[in-house]
Amino acid sequence: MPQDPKLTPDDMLCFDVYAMQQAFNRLYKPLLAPLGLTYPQYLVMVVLWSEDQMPVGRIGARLGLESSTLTPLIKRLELAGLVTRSRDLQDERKVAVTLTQRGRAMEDEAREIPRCVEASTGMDSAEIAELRGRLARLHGALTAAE
Amino acid sequence: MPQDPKLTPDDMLCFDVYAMQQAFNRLYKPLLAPLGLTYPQYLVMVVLWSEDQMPVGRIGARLGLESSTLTPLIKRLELAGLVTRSRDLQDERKVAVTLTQRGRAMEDEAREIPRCVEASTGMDSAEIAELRGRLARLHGALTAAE
DNA sequence: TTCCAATATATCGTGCGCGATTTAATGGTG
DNA sequence: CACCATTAAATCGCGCACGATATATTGGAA
Repeated sequence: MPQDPKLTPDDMLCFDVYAMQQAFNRLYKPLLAPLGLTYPQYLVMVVLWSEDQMPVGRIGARLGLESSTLTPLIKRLELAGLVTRSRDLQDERKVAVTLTQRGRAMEDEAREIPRCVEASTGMDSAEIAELRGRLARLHGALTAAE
Repeated sequence: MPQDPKLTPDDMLCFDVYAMQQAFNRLYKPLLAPLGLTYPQYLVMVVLWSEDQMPVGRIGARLGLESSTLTPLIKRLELAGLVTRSRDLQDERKVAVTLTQRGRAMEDEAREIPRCVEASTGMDSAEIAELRGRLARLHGALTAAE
């Protein structure tokens, strides 16, 4: 007797993650709209708020993104007046990304977002920590599997 | 005493999900490459393998995707010879997507993928079920929050 | 010093993914 | 029957995301 009682996306862990990503995007969209940011742009801003002045490659390492993704994204942030890009004087290959005054000021405007997102999860801190632990373990296993 | 010990992406549940989605994509890529499918294309095929002959809108409902995403994707599947598209005779607005012989045959070629993915998670069925339960609860809360 | 492999970004092409709009068919209602 | 709101796909524009490639700088090794 084989298995295969007709697999559907709803039976797949990867689809849970896929759908969850969609859900988070929908949740963040109205929260970020007043700032004029997309979710990936917000992630870059979070990185820069935690540590200003960072080369493109280091941002990419934190977010798991390639320069082919980040370069145009950061150029859009530059066009929006949130960051400036400048060649590193020590190593001219690197491009340092720096917050503008407006970029720094936006941290304040975004201060309520994490609380708002956490409230939408309907989970308390302990539950969230528990879930994050499991996700971290899974992420480790998946990346170890290449 | 305020908080804000400098938030980073690594402190955010949404980033765990974001990174996990990246990880699953990397995991699936080599598994799907022999079939010539992308991950979203694979999801559509899984839906059709579970129930052949389905209008575009119903596929979208299962996967949470708009026609603006599905129409071009399904056209690529058609170009690859895996599905055919035909107007519903009862309701000419609907486009029925049907597996070709080659599309049906691909189900066999893909049979080992779920097992392979499950093995890469490094979790047993109970752990996976536990995690999926938490994700389902979170997904419910997030979508309820609009 | 000259050459060269390694490194850091940038560029290009393809494929998602969505919001807004368009087109066409449907099923009532007046 | 004529009108019209609703529904189903398709189209368009924009922004991510990645692999492959190009360009330029760097730091050695011959």
